[in-house]
Amino acid sequence: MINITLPDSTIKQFSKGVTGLEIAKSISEGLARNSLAIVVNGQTIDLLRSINEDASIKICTWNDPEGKATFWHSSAHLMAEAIEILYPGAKFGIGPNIENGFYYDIDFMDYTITPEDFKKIEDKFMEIISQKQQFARLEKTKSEAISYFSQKGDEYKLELIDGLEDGSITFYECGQFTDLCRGPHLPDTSIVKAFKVLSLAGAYWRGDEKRKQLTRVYGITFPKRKDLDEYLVLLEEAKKRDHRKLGKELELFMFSQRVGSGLPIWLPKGAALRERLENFLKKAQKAQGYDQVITPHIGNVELYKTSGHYQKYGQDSFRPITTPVEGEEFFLKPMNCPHHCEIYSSKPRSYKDLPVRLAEFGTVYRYEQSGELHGLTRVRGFTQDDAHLFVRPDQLLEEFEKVIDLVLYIFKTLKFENYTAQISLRDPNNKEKYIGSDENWEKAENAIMQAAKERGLNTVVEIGEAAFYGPKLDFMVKDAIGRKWQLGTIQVDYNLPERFELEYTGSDNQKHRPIMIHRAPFGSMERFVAVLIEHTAGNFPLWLTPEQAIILPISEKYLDYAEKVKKQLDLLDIRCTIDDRNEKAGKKIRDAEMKKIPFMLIVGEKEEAENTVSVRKHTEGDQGMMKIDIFAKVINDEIELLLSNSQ
RNA sequence: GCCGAUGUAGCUCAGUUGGCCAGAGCAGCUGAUUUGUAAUCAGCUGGUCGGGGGUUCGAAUCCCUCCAUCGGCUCCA
Repeated sequence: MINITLPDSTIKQFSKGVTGLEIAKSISEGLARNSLAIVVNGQTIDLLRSINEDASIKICTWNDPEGKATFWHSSAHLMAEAIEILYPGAKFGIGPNIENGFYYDIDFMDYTITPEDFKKIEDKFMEIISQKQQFARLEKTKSEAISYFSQKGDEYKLELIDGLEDGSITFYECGQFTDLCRGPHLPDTSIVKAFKVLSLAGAYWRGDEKRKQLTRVYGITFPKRKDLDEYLVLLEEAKKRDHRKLGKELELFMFSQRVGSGLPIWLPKGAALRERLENFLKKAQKAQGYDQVITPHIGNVELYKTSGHYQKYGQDSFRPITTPVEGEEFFLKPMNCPHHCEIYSSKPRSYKDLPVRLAEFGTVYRYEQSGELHGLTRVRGFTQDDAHLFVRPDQLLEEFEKVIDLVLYIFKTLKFENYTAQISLRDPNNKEKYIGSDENWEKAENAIMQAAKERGLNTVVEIGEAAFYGPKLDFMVKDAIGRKWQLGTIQVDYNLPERFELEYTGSDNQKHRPIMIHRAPFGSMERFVAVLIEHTAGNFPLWLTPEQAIILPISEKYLDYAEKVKKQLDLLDIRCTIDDRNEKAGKKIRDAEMKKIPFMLIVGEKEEAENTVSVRKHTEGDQGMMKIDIFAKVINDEIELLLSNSQ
């Protein structure tokens, strides 16, 4: 007999070799029906595999991440099975589950596949699941595995097998489809009830752009038809929050083919919103002892040779600008750090002067490949809310933690609750991608990890995601459809101070080297505003929104009174406009609702007589009549509350 | 940059297998109306159908090419 510990800590005894499914059945038939996989001592395995020793277990259903993962991973196999039947000879790369669904990378050989084929694949898939096929786990030796896929002629699987240890290779067989796979899988296909092919994309084999591009087929499955329908509705809803759509509708920003792709143009309302964000950050930075600076938009090529950026990115930059007479080369500024280093070294620094904190809303230009551009989140010209802190070693940790606090303050004020703090480290197997000594890298990486720990951040570590000059702490936030974007970033850098030979005089009267912290709490104004639009669906907090109120005169007779109201609100710092069109109130209200203006102030005969406005709140409706100064106070109080809650 | 898709008026979209001067709604303009909490009525303006090239008696529609956008991949100082 073996002891099985359930999640609620109760211990049940089973005979050796019991399966997850049997354990589930012993708890309840319903659980057995809904179970998808089992976690045994931390490892997710098939429900039909036998358990031979004492273990803590968790039966996983659709509501567990492990359950969904197994469900979707199995679905990827089934989709592959359908595709293999429909397109004999297609070769298969990898087919994992992802956050929402799964994909399979497939070499379709001579077939071309288009969205018109989706229905065909879906129908075949449904046919397969209706057959209640079993997933069988087969242990194979390496030579057996190689011989199977050599015979099949699938060089992708052979390459994968090549990287595996003999003795650890398993196949899963389901219907006519056998795949190299470590599992786990569902017991059989009957639990999958709904399937949809979502999209096609090219994807390089093993993520290497020098290798062949396979066709990636994205799909999603659900245990209920209704779940699929709901998911599709959710996707449609999310698309309504797309910042590119809302940016156009709300007249925040635009792009122009003639200006150039990836070069955002901020319209009056967007520019006003951005300016308020900048002022908000400036104020917070001032409180932390930052000094604002301004540097030019181009820099001599020597500057970037000194920093190392030229060697790393020179070929992938916009081409240099040359002076007509001297032939000097200048680059469009792709980052602000070298300029700030020059400011630091412009005069002797004492240990008493440190930290020196130089901040700049610096507009930079980077050549991004055409296919990489994306709305405001990935552009070729953008403004970083940049700053560089030059600190003594004994100040590094405290300063780094203060920057974390600043980022968290901003996130809290703007209600970005679902962020991931990512520690991006250097790939130790790929050191040639980075500059600087091992010792400095180690110091920098340790500083970041310690600071994150001391601030209690819940972090994930990503190897190989560091900048070429130093490791980073990145704050990642998702957009409307779940794509992750890096917003805030904090980086520790020992290398640029060396390359620029930055110094300060210590209390020992010796020269010392400062450490640099690069940081941008928003990341860039463009990307931040994009994510803000998607999070708020364009319903910005009152303190940020371009237009706080709109005055709607009932008819042209009350235009004069509307003007009077506006003047009074102007004096009370309320941003408002008048809808002076010759339209009915209903029409003006509808239009103001669509423009997502928080407050509509309806004025007519009654209001004029009593010197009031009738307040209507966006999406909430009539709030009744109010004296003008009272209305202004309500708004201003609410703004104060929004801004103070997070301090 | 790569794979795939898309591109018709300021916006959202129709436009059948290539065939008369390319359509609608909204927006805009003009006029009427002077309006009370999500669209008042009428008239009018507006497009070398993303650009260029080709096939054809004839192209928004078919082919080539470039550009831009969208979904991914790669990249992201």
